[in-house]
Amino acid sequence: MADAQDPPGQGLLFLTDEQLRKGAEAMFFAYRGFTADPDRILDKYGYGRAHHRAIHFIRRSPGTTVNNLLAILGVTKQSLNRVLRTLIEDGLVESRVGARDKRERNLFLTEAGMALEHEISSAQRARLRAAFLEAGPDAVSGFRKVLEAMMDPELRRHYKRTGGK
Amino acid sequence: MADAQDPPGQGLLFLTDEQLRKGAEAMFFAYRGFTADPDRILDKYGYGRAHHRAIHFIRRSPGTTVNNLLAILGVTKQSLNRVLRTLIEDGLVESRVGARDKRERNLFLTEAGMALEHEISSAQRARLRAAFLEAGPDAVSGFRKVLEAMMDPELRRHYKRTGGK
DNA sequence: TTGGAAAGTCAACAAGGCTGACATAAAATC
DNA sequence: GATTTTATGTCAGCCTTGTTGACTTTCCAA
Repeated sequence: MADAQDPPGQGLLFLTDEQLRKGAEAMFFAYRGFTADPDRILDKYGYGRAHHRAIHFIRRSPGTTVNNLLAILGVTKQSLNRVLRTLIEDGLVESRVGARDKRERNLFLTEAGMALEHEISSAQRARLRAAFLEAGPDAVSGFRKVLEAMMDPELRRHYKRTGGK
Repeated sequence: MADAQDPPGQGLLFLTDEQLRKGAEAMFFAYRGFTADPDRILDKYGYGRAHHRAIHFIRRSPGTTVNNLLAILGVTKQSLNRVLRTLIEDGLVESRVGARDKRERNLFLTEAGMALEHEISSAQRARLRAAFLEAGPDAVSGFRKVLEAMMDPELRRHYKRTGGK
């Protein structure tokens, strides 16, 4: 098959199947590390990754609508609603009827919501910061380039929408 | 708080909270892209990501034991067993009683298992290859450096165990 | 021979996906 | 003004994949 030994390293990109498999494994193991700290914190409060995702994107875009979140998260409204309902009941998220369009709900983090978001994202950022420092500036720029190239075009839009660069 | 505007870009690593958040989002969106193709294929056959993970690591280390897989995957033996059982019943995985230690089971992919593994990993490698080509060789090396630095030390061992570099 | 490790099984449960059906309010369109 | 579309919420039920706990069988090793 196409699997063979690695060719001698060069400037050009010789991408053997083994190198690509290794890249896939890197994504798998790194994602585990990436979510480990948030998962531990969320568990303390009886929440899961789904809550984290909602909280993250509400913080990123305060006043965002439910439909907006659905597009970004790629889940059904029933799934998202279950998560949002508990966050609202627990007083972490506030849902305000839209000013212009009263069918819409604008979502915001409350003080308590901001606090949890901060606790989680601090831990996640600490891990990322350590990894970035260990790998160095050039590596970080490459990291971002590859990840961006790996996204579905539609999600890439959502990624580039904020903060840029 | 520590969140402010981005400082002017330089060679040194000024890691603002916003830059780190952006990095986290990149991981989130990229992982979605990374799993999208395999998920579609698995769905055709009525399998999920859990099956993919098992198949991947059995292919990587033919003859691996259940305990070994448990350590790599980080799930309970009950969870893994459910997945392995269906793969064995469906004839994708073969479980042979250990030669030295007959309590152990050595796991192998059958012909059919190899075929499914190939179909899935081909799609995943194609996505990775395209991303690597788009980002360029230096970016790929940075990508790997950062991901490796992001892993839990224990998982990092499993990552570095094979293929090296 | 007995303790403990490896593996498997059963049962029960939870999170968080999904589909489908239906309700309501408001906006948009005809 | 009547009708249709859109945004949201909700109920019910199903699936996958994770969990814990209890228990059994096998079998290596002290």
